[in-house]
Amino acid sequence: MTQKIRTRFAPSPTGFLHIGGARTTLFNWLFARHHKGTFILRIEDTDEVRSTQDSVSAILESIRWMGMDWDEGPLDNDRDQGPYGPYFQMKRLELYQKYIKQLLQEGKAYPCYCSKEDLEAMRRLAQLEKRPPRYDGRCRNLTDKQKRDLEAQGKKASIRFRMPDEGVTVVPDMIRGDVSFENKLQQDFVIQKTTGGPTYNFACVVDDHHMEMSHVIRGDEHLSNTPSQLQLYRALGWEPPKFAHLSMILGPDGSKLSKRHGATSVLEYKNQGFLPEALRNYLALLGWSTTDSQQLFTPEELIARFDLEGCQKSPATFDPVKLTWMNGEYLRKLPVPELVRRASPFLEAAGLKPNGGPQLERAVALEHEKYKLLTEVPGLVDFFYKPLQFTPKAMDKVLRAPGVKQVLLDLAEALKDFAPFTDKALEECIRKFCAERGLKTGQVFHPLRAATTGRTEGPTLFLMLEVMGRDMVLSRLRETAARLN
RNA sequence: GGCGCGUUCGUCUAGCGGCCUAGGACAUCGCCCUCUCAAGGCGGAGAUCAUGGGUUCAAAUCCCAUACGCGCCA
Repeated sequence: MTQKIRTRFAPSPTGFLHIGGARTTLFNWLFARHHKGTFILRIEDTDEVRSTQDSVSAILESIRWMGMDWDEGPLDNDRDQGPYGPYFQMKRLELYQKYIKQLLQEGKAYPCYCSKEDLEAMRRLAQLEKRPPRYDGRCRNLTDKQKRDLEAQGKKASIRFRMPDEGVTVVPDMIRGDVSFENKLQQDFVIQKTTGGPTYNFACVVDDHHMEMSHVIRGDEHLSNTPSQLQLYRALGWEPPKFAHLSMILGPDGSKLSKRHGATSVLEYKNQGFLPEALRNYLALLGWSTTDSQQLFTPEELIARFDLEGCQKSPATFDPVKLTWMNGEYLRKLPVPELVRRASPFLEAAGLKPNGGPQLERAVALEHEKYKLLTEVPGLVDFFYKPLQFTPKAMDKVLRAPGVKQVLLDLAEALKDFAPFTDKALEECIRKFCAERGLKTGQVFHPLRAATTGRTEGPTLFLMLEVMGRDMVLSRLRETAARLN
């Protein structure tokens, strides 16, 4: 393949970037990067009613957050330039009109004056007669006079493409192989709406050709549209790109993943504390795999190993549990300062500031192997920064046990002047403390943890004490003992 | 309704005619480690390869039907 690789993601800005769109973007991006090609972003905003600027912004933000970049396409709503003209379809209307005109002149397309009501009636009749409900081609052969009369009546025309009556259209798909469609079962589809705007299928073809796409990688739901598009390429005398239709992403109930399955927007995952690299890694494995079933990939590995070969034909169910596991893997690999940086929006949201307490990095590091989500970070370190609060288990099961109060007071006494106040030394000291009193370590360790953190679960005890520092340890031991009356 | 696509452990998947008494990962269970919770290590359970027919000495792998699921068009 000596051809220059050019792929694209072409979202309609009618909402946020969802998981399915993110996966499509990722595959296009990976494919382009793998083959040292060009990745393009194009905004298909021909649905004037539902398209919004906010959606455009959200989509761009989502793609950027996931760590993907585009070589051509809009930088935001206003900065939209590139070697192929604007990347918003509504700014390319003239181009579409040019080819509509051409197809009209060549008789490959024709105006259709049928109203919504006409089409609705047609559909119902067909259904009654158990025929496939499709356009019957009644405007195919109108004479010029008929057209003039209809227009004189104020009828607005849409433009339809004349599909061949016979033969088959074969879609050569890089994932599924050749897929054939009978032309006579396809209908004369609309390429220009009565409003004058292009339809999806038409604008898509014109742009993919003009932007010199080499590969169109998109969701399976577009496979059925492809024969129509292929006929358009043919009618316009253009060489079509190569197609690859990705299997869909399903919700747990087996239907196409959608809002009712819970979080579907990429930005929601960001807010839930997922790392973009983890989401990317997980999404890559939804419909793609290597022969060795490798699970974790560095960004470089992903680009190096990704190709259409490993793409799956069957749909995949989105599994948040596995995504969460993977996120934990990535979190654990992050150097602590970086972890703190990534967690800082969540720490701030929880109102945690290191005033007085230990350094944030030291505190966060204690629980490094425990985080699965960035949102869990504040909850696991906040005992350092908030007034003591006891869980019922810590209070009732551990602290209220007989003799605990005295143990705490004795500990405070033993640690009052103990130095150095460090992990190893503290462990040695407290083990000796146990031995001297004939106490089992558990009888001391557990109350000590509960009294200083308010919890029965937490970081490794002695390092935690070191990080907490003598002052806070002593004051908490005394405070807790005092509460045990 | 028509057309299209799909079907391997609960989930993501490996597999492209003999290496499969079907491999890996998540989840799950047990054990070890251990100051708790995790992480980690080890091990277990879990798939009549949707069903039924062929083809072949040999099929998860090739062919044909059927079923189910999903998508597109309306």
